[in-house]
Parts: sequence; structure tokens; C-alpha cells
Amino acid sequence: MTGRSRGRPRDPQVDDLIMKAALELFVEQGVEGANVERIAKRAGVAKVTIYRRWPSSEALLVQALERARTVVPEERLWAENAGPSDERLMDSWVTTLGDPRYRAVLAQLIGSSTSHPDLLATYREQYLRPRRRLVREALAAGVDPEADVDIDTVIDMVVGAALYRMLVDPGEPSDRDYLAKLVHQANRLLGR
Amino acid sequence: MTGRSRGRPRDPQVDDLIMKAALELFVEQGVEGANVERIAKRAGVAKVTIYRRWPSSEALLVQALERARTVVPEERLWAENAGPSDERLMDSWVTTLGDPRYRAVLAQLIGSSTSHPDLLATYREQYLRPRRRLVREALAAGVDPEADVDIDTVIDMVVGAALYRMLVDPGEPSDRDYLAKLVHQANRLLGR
Amino acid sequence: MTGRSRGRPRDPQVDDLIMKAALELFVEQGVEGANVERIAKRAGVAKVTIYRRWPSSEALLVQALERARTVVPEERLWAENAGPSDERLMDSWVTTLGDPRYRAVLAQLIGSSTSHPDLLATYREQYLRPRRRLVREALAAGVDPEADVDIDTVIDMVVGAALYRMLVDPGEPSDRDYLAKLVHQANRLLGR
Amino acid sequence: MTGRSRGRPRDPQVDDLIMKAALELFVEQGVEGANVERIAKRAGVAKVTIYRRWPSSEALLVQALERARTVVPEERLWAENAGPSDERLMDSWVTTLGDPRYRAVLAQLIGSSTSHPDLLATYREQYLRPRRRLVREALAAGVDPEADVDIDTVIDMVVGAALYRMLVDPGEPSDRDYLAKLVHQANRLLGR
DNA sequence: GAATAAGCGAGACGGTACGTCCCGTCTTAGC
DNA sequence: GCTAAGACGGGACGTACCGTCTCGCTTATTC
Repeated sequence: MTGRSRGRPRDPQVDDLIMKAALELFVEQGVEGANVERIAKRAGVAKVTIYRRWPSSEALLVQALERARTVVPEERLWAENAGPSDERLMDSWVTTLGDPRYRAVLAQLIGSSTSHPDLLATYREQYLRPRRRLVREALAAGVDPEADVDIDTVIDMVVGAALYRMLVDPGEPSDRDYLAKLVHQANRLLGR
Repeated sequence: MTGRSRGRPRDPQVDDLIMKAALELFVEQGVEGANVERIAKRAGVAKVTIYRRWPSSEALLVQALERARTVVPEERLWAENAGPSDERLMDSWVTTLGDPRYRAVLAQLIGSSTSHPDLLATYREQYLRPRRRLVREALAAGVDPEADVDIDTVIDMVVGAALYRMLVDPGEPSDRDYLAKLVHQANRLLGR
Repeated sequence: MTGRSRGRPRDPQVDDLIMKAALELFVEQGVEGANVERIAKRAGVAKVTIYRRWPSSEALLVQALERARTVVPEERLWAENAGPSDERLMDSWVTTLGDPRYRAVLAQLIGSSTSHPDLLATYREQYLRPRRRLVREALAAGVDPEADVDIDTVIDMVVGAALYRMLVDPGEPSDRDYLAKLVHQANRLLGR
Repeated sequence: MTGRSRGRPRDPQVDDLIMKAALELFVEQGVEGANVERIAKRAGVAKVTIYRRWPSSEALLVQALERARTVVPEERLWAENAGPSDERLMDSWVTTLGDPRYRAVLAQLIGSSTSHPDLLATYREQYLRPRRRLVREALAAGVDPEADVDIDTVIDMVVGAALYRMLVDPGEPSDRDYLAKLVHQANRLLGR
């Protein structure tokens, strides 16, 4: 009885077009630029077609970001390469933090988080949390069990310092040398 | 000595009216409600009068919030109390980082930094840098000269972790307990 | 036969609302008061809705006034009454030239003709030319075929004189007596 | 006691600059363009300087137009040349009516006469009335005293026809041939 | 095969805010 | 006193998006 609903079914390709356009505009121009009017125009789609699927441009962006994450799953990469290590951790960070697009996305998300907290929340849950878990695995090996610190605080300090530089003081480099310093201090705290 | 510029000078009282109205609207209705049109109406002021002073409502809000800080400026506080200390450092942080308006401003600045980097730069130079200097003074006392770390990296890690929580994971509290943990780890790194 | 254009068709009732409001404001407050902002507000309509239909309040007023002519269209009147005559000609003129709104429109059109000649041209072709044709018919009856004049020049002189008074010397009346004088001279020239 | 008023006297050259700028802007861009702001800028003068001398841009334009008239006093020209005649009448008309600037001024004046009737009134009294008087003199010679017409009506018809062409139907030429036709018909009416 | 229902692009619609322009008034410094 | 400069409250401008709506057409399912 459930069966197909009556009438013409939605075209799944249209979903793709819309989310692609939404993401492009968001990266290029931020939340302001990623409004329904422009997304519709870029996707070659009627506004109604968007409103039929998502209640707001925010909801659309959330899903678009969710979807985009699945494209490059780093976790898998690491699994194929005999687990994480400090070296691989820094390889990953250098790539990510050096990418201006990465900075742009995170900056836009933070900027819009006052009015649209769901965007940032989605990103955090879908993107940041898994990576954090991997970082924890990488740092967990050889920790002094007596160390006067919980590992999450150390991660906060390392990741926080790196993001602080990238977001707040983009003039200062977040290069491998700097990241190495941070990891070195993390290891000191962890007694590794 | 160029002397007074020609023409009728700007009325400083008008600055007050505008920033007061902007702040009220921001607190009552958020960023969306604090637009130039409404600020002008509430302040009883022409829109042009606002545009003459600030390039956007965002920039206006930055200054309004900066000005509205009810906290006594840390510099003075410290000077009057025989220098900084870990306790006073944390008092100051708890006040600042616990203020949702502070978060909102910094988030907006980061969000707009792709298109308008000057806003963030100004804020960093005018606001963050002096405070960083004070933090360095607070942490410098009793540092182990043999410690395997430079103090700026430690500041990055402490401040970075605090801001990371506030900006990226606002669900987790940046309360005194958490800040105390950070300062404790900083002291471990510095051999204090 | 291009068929119906795509998209939601314009609501003809909205046209009515706008032109009604425009006319009211024009009559009440003159050209200055009949601006787009006020017309939109009085008509309960968005400004864009007006701009979609007319390029300026001026163009809107032209059409509104044209439409609002309470005079029964001369063509019909004459057809129903066995053709034009000097009397009916003057009836029509007295009504038209005595209407301050008619003067206002024509004055505005002439004033804007340096920068926007099309407005005046449209008005001339759509409004004036057909009426001129009727005047020619009215004057053609009983013309002395030997008269040393072409009828269009006579029309120029009669219409020109009437409009000259109305436009340039609005203090002097363009009343029935004056128009009668003009028609009388026209008849002398035409040998009627 | 009358004496000079105290303080620095007004610079009469400034009056010239202002009126010159006002007239230029009026001819180029019409009433809209001839606002105090632009006049002040073009004349290199403060707005206050204008408002001190004239209550409005309208009043300024009135005086500017009055003054401009005195530059080429046609009456005098005729006086020096042994009085007006049909030929000289037409010479004068051909020059005037063929000048696009003349058309522009009159069109602008008529266009603005709804809101600012004084402008047109001044022009009529200062410029048109004297010329009309001269035309009357030119046509008065040799009039049939028995003619069934008063001369002012004939002038209305001739001048009206010429202006009608120039203002309302600028596509049709107001050339010497056409003006000759008009004068010929005027002479017929006057029994000359 | 026809009827029905929903998808779809297009674009009208009432709103709100934008940033600019000009209004006429005012307040300053300098001559 | 008078100038140039420019701030000020006010109001209109024309444009951009908002979210809703109405249209003709298309596409799939159901009867």
C-alpha cells in the first residue's frame, strides 16, 4: 500500500544541481551570497523547486555540507595505511589548514553561526568530530598513564592553536614547523 | 599639525545615540534586527549619518560592543592590583568568554574576513594584541628558564583552545573549570 | 501567435489600483506628491510591482490620466450623433482644455521631452493624432475649394493658439468664447 | 545711518558664477538637474552662499533667466534697423525657433510650471511679452481697419502654431517656409 | 486510453532593507 | 559679515531577496 506516491516523482538530478550550486555560492560568497534566489538561478531551477525540498536556504546548506563530506573520507585512507601516526596526522593537517577553501568554509560557518547555528553544528558533527576521533587515536599511543591531563584537553589545545592562527591571525603561517611545535608540546603534556 | 578639519564637526552625541540603539537592537533581536534602517529609526537619526561613520552595520556593531564592555579594562584593573596573576587572568577570561555578545562579534568578524579582512585585522590589533601582551606578562612570572617551549606557543594553545570551544563548539562551556584546566596545563609546559 | 507568455500573468486589478492611486495623488498633491513611494503605499502595492509596469511615475501618470478621461471618447460621441460639427468640436475642446489635469500632463510631457522624447511622441501618436484627424473632418465640411490655405495649417493655428494659452499663459482663459473666436477665424481662412 | 551694512560685502562676482552655473544646468538637465547642490558644486560655491541670496533654486532660476535675456535685446536690434517688418520678423523667428536651446528652455519651463509657475511667468513677462509687442508692431502696419479680427488673436494663432510645432511635434520643421505660410495666413486674416 | 496528481520553470506579488542622492537647515574655521 | 566645508534629519530613489502565489506544461500513476 505504501508504494510510490502519486503524481510525477521528483527528479533526483535536480537535488544534485541545487546542492552543487548552493555549495559553490556558499564557498564563493558566504551565507549572504547563498540565498535561494541566486541558488535557483545558478542551478537553473525555479525557486519553488527549492522551497518544495527544503524549508530554508540554511536547511539546504546543511544537507549540502553533509553530502560534500562523503567525498573524501580521510578515515578510510588512514585505515588502509596501517593506522594513524604523528607524521600522518601532520600530513593531514598541513594539507587541510593550508587550503584557503577550508579556511573560507569554516570562517563562513562561524560567521553565520549566530543566526544559523545548525550549519556549524552539522559541520562539527559530520566533519570535525570524526577527525577529532582520529587525532585522539593518533595521540593515544604511548601516553603516560600517570600524566596529569585528559587527552581531550590536549586536543583542544593543539587544534585550537592551529585554528586560532588560521582563522584569527591568517598572516602567521600554520605550516609544518608550527604544527610540529604544537604536537611536540602535546607530547610533553602526555608524557610520550 | 593639520589642525581642525573644515566644516561642521561631527556631533559626538550622535555617535552615542547610534551605538546605543545598535546595541539595544542587537541584544533584543540579534544581528538580523540590528540593520541600519532600524538603528537609524530608533536613534532618531538619518541613515546617512550612520553611513558617514561606519561602512556597515557589522562594523558599527563591533565598535558598539567594544565600547559597551562593562568590564573594567584589564590593564587598569591589573595595574591597580599589583600586577597580573593567574587568578585575575581567569577572572577576565570568564567574563569575556562567557558574554554571548563577545562571541557574536568575533564570529561575525571571522565570517566577514574573507571579503573584508581589515575588520578582523583592526580588531586583532586593537583588541586582541594588547590583551595577549597582558597574558604573556601574567604567565611570564616564575617560568622555568630551562623549559622546552616558547611562551607564545603556550599562549596560542591556551587562547586557541578557549576560542575553539567558544566559536566552534559553543555547546561545551568555556567556564572557569575549563579555563583552569587550560592554565594548569600551560603552567606544566612552562615549568611553573 | 506567440501564445501566453510563461509565468504567472500580471493581475489586471493591480493596474487599476495603481493608476487610481496615482491619479488621486496627482490631483491632490501635484506631480511632486505622485511619487512611486506614495503611490505604492496608497495602492497597497509593492514598489516593484509599479516598476514592472512603468519605467517612471511620469509614464504611469500619462497612462493613468489617459485612462481616466471621464469624457466619452469623441470618436464614439460623434459617430452616434451623425458626425462632427463645430459645436461638438468646441464641446470637446472646452472639456479637455479646461481640465487642469490635462494641462499638467501635457506640460510634464513637454518638459521631459528633451531627455525622453518617446513619452511625448507616444502621447502625440496615441492621443493627439487621432483627435487631429477628427478635427480635420469637422472643419472639412463646406470648405471653399478655392481657399488659399491647406487645412492642416489652419488646424495648427487653431490648436496651437489654444495650447499656447493653456501651456504658456495659463492665466488667460481657454474658454468657449476664446475657442469660438479661433474657430471663427479658421472658418474665415477656409472660406466656410 | 543708511550707509554700508557692516561686515564684508557680498561679492557680486559670486552672483555671476552662481547664475551662470544655474542656467547651464537648467538648459542641460532641466529643473531636476538644476538643484542647489549641483549648482553650488559647479559654481565652486557653498550651498549656504546660494541660500543667502535666493530662497530656493526656483527663485534663482527666475533671476538667472531674467538676466540672460538682457544679453541679446532684439528690440534694440530692430530699432537700429528702421523698425520691424515681416521679413525681419521671420528672420528673428527662424533664428530663435531653430535653436534647440531655445526649445529646451521653454520646454523645461512649461514642464516645471505645474510645481513652479513663477519660472514660466517670469519668462513670459520678461521675454515673451516684449517680443509679442514687437510682433504686434510688425503686423499692425497696413491692417484693414474693417477686418473681422483683433490682432492679438492672430498673434496667438501664428505664435501658437509655431510653438506647437516646436514643442509638441519637434519632428516637423519650423522652418522659414512654414513660418512664411503662417504669416501669409495672418495677413489674410488681417486684410493686409 | 483518460483522468488525476504532482513536479517543474517562469515570473507576479506584498514586503523589508539596502546604499545613494538631494533637500533645506545648522554649525564650524578662516578671512 | 561672509566664505567654504560639511554634518544633520528627512524623504524618495531604484534594486535585491524574501517567501508565497499562480500560470502553462510535463511526467508518472491510477482507474
